[in-house]
Amino acid sequence: METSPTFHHPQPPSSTVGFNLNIHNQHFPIQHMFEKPLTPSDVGKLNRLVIPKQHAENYFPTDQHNASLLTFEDDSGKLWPFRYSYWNSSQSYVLTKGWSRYVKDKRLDAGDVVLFHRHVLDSDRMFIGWRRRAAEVAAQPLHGGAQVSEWSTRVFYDAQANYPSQHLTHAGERYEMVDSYQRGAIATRRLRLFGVNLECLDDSEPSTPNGPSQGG
Amino acid sequence: METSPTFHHPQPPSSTVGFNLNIHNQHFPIQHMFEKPLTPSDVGKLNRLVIPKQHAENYFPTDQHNASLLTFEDDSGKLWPFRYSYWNSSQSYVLTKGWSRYVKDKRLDAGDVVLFHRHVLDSDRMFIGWRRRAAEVAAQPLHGGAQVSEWSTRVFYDAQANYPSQHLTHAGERYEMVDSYQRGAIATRRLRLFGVNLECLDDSEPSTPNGPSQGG
DNA sequence: CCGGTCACCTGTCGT
DNA sequence: CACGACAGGTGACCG
Repeated sequence: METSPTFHHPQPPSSTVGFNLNIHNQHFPIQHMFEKPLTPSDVGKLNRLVIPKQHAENYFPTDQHNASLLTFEDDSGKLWPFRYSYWNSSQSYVLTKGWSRYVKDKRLDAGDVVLFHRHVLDSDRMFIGWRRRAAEVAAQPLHGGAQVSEWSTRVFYDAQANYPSQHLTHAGERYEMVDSYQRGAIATRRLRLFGVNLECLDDSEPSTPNGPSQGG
Repeated sequence: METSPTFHHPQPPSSTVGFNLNIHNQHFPIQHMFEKPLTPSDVGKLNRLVIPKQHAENYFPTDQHNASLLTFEDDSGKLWPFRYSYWNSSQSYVLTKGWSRYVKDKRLDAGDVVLFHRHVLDSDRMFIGWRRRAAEVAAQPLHGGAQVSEWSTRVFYDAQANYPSQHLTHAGERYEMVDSYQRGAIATRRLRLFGVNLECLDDSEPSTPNGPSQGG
C-alpha cells in the first residue's frame, strides 16, 4: 500500500488553476500545469518520460543549447532534479536522468498519472506529484478476451487515457480538478488568488490527446 | 576456420611473464600484461572494449587530459591504433575508435579472449592477440535445457569466465601460459631474459575475477 | 541519410 | 548494506 501520494488537497478545490498545496504545514498557491498518464515506456527501462510537446513548450523553459536541469519538489519537500532535453530523433521533449529514480521511489506503474504544478507567484518553482490510475473496472472484453496478464496494464492505461472530461472523485483515488475541457484550444482566464490578479493558461486537458494507442 | 591467431608460441613457454613472440621470423621478448574474455557488448554494436580498471591503471598510460591513442601490433605485424579513454559517467576505461575494426577483422565473438602484451625491453611497444573461447562442452543442462541459440553465447561466455586456475592446452585451442594463480595478490618475480635481469608483475589472472555471472 | 564515434547513463552484481 | 565496477544501453554529432 502507498501512503500519502500526490499534491491534492483533501477536498476538491474550487478553481482549475490555483489550489493549496500543503508542504510541511506550509500552504502554497499552486498552479496546475499539466498531467500525463504514464505509458509503459515511461515507467519501463527507457528511463525517460516523454513530455507532450504542447505542455513542454507551454510550461517548461526553452533550453537554448539543449539539455537543461529541471528541479521539482514533491509533496514531502524532497527535490527531484531531472535532466530535460529535446530529442531531435523523435522530435520530443523528455525527462531523462533522475526520472527512473522517481518512478522507483513512488512505485509508479503504467496508467498512473504524473502531475506538474508550479508556484503561482514564482513560476520557476515547480512541483511534481502523481496519482494512482483508476481502479480496474470489470473491463470490456476485447476480441474474446483470451489475453491476461500482458494486457492488463494496457487496458488500465487505455481506460485512463480517454477518461471523461469531468470527474472528481473516482474509486476514492481521484480528486483531480479538471473542468472546462477545450481540446486543441488554449484559453486564458483571469482569477484573483491570494489577493493577486493573475492571468493563467488553462489547457489542462489530458496530456495525450490522441491517446497512447501505439500498438497495432 | 581461422588461421594463425594469437601471439602464442607453439609450445607452452616456461615462464608466465616472458615468452617469445615470433613476428616475421623475428623473436621478441614479450611480457603478458593481461587478458579479457570478451563480453557480448565488447563484440557488439557498442563498438567499445571495456578495460578492467585494475589492468588499465596497471598497464596503460595514464592519459592526463583523457582520450589518448594506443597502438598495438598484432602477430602479423599490423598496427592497430585504438582510441583509449576514461568514461567519467561509468568510471571505466575503454578502447573505442578502431576496436570494432579489430573485432571484425579477427572475427571475434563473445567468450573469445583478447590478450595484451608488451615488449619487455620497451614497454611502450604493445601487442594485441586473441584466442578462441573454449570449445563448447556438452554443457550442463540447466533447468531442463529447452533453450538453444539464445543461450549458446552466454554458456560459452560463462564457461570461459571461471576456467580452472591451471590450464595449458585445451581442445587444441589454448596454449596460454598461466601458472601461479594468486587471486587477489600481486606477486613480483625476477627473471633473466635475453641476458637482462627483470622484475615483473605477475598478476595475470583472468580479467573478470568475479566472472560475468550476472544471469540468475 | 546512415554508420561510427563519443560522452553520457543505469541496473545489477559482488564485495 | 553501501559502494565500486561494469555490462549493456542512450542520443547527439559528424563525416
